[in-house]
Amino acid sequence: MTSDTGTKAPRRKNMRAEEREKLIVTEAVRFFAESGFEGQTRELAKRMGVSHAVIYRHFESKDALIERVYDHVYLKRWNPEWESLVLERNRTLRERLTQFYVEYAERVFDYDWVRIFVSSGLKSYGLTERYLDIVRNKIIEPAAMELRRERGEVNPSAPPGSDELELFWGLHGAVFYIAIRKFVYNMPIEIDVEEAVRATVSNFFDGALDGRSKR
Amino acid sequence: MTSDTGTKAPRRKNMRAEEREKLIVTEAVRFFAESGFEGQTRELAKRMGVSHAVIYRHFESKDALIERVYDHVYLKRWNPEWESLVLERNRTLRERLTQFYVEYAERVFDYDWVRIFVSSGLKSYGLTERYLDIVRNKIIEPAAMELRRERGEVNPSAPPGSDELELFWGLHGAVFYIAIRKFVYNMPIEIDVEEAVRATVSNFFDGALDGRSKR
DNA sequence: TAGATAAGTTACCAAACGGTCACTTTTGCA
DNA sequence: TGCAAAAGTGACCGTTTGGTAACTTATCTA
Repeated sequence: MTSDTGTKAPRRKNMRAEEREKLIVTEAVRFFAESGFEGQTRELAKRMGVSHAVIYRHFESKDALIERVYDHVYLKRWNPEWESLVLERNRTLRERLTQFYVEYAERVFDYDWVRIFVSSGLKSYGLTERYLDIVRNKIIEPAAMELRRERGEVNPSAPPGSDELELFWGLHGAVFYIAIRKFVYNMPIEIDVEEAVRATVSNFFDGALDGRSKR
Repeated sequence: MTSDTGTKAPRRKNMRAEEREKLIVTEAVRFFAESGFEGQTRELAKRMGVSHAVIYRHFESKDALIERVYDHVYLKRWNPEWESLVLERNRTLRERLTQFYVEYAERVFDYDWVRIFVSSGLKSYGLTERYLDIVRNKIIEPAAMELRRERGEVNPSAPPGSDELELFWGLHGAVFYIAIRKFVYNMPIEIDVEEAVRATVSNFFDGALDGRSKR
C-alpha cells in the first residue's frame, strides 16, 4: 500500500540470503541456549515461521550452523582493550580488575552466552578450551605478574607459578559462578550483578576477616 | 566350533534383577556423565554387553533410569555431619570451612558428579535447585551468621543480608570452579585439588594483598 | 528332573531426526 | 512487462531413537 521508499515497511515476503542467515543465527543462539545443541532444526525453523528446509538452504548442515553460533556468541564479545587494561600501572591492580570484571560481566553474563558456553564445555568441541586459553594468557597470567609486582616482591620475569595462577582462577571462578547460578542453576539472584561482582573482587583483595568487605 | 565347555567360562550367564539394576545404574552414571542425557540406551547397553531391551526390563523408561541416576549421584554424597561442622564454635570459622571444603571436594569433585550436576542444571528438572537449597540452608547461611559473630558484630539473630550470603556464594563458586575447570572445561589442573581448595579458602579469609596467602 | 519363572535376545514399531529434491512463489532487473 | 534467479515449501528418504512383544535360554525349586 504505502510506498516502500526506504521506510521499514516489511513489504517483502522473502528475505535476502544475508539477512535470513543473520536471522537464523540470532534465533539459533537463543534456541540452542535454551534446549542445548540437541534441539531440532524443525523447532528452530518453526520459531521463525518458516519450514526447516530454509535452514539447509543457508547452512550446509546443523553442525555448520552450530559453528556459526559459536562465532557469534564467543568471539565477538572479547574486548581487546581488556588486555592492556590489566597492565595499567598507574592504577592499583584492584582497580583494574574491578573494572575488568564489571565490564566483562556486562558483556558476557547473559542467558545465551553463559548457557552456550557451558553446554559446549560439556560437549568439548575444544572451543571452551581455546577461549579459556585467551583468558589465561591475557588476564590470569598478567594479573598474577602484576600482583607479584604490587606486593613488591623481588622477582624477575620468571613465569607465574601454578599457585599464583590458581589464585586468580579462584577470583575468576567466584565471579563467573554468579552467572552460573543465575543462568544455569536458575537461582534467583537478588543482588544486583554489578554490585555482586564488585563485592567479589573487593573481598578477593581484602579477605573476609577484614571487617566490612562491601559497601 | 569346538565346545568351550568352559572350564573357566563365566559360570552365571544371567544376573539377578537386583544386581543387574545396580549395574545398569552404575554404568548409566558414567555414561550420562560422558554423553549427556541424550546418550542412547543402546549405546549404554552395549557397554554392558547386553541388548538394550534389558534396560527396559528393569526400568520403566529412560526417564525412570535418569531419575535413579540422580539419586545415586546426588543424594548419597551429602554428609549430614557437615551441617554441625560449620557450627563448631571452638574452632575458627576458617578452620571449619577449610575442613568442610576439603571434605566436600573429596566427595563431590569427580567426573561423574560434576558433569551430571551441570548437565541437569542446564536441563533444569529442578534438581540442582533443590540441591543448592540444601547448600544454602546448611552451609552458606550458617556460615554467614558465624562470620558475623566472629567479627564480633553486635547483631541479633536477624537473617543474613543478601550481601552477606553473596560473600559465601563467592567462596563456594571459587571452590566449585576448580571442579568445573577440570571436568567440564577439561582444563588440565596442575595443582593438587586439595591444595587448591585450601588456598582458595585461605585467600577468601586473608585477601590477596596479605602477603603470601598460601604456604 | 520337570516345569515354572526370571533373564536375556531378536525383531519390530512409530515417531523423531538431519538432510534432500522437485516444485512453487517472490523479487530484482533488462 | 517478462523472465531468470533467488527464496521458500512440502513431500520424501534413510537413520536413529525410545519402547514393546514374542521368543529363547538360564536358573531355581518341588
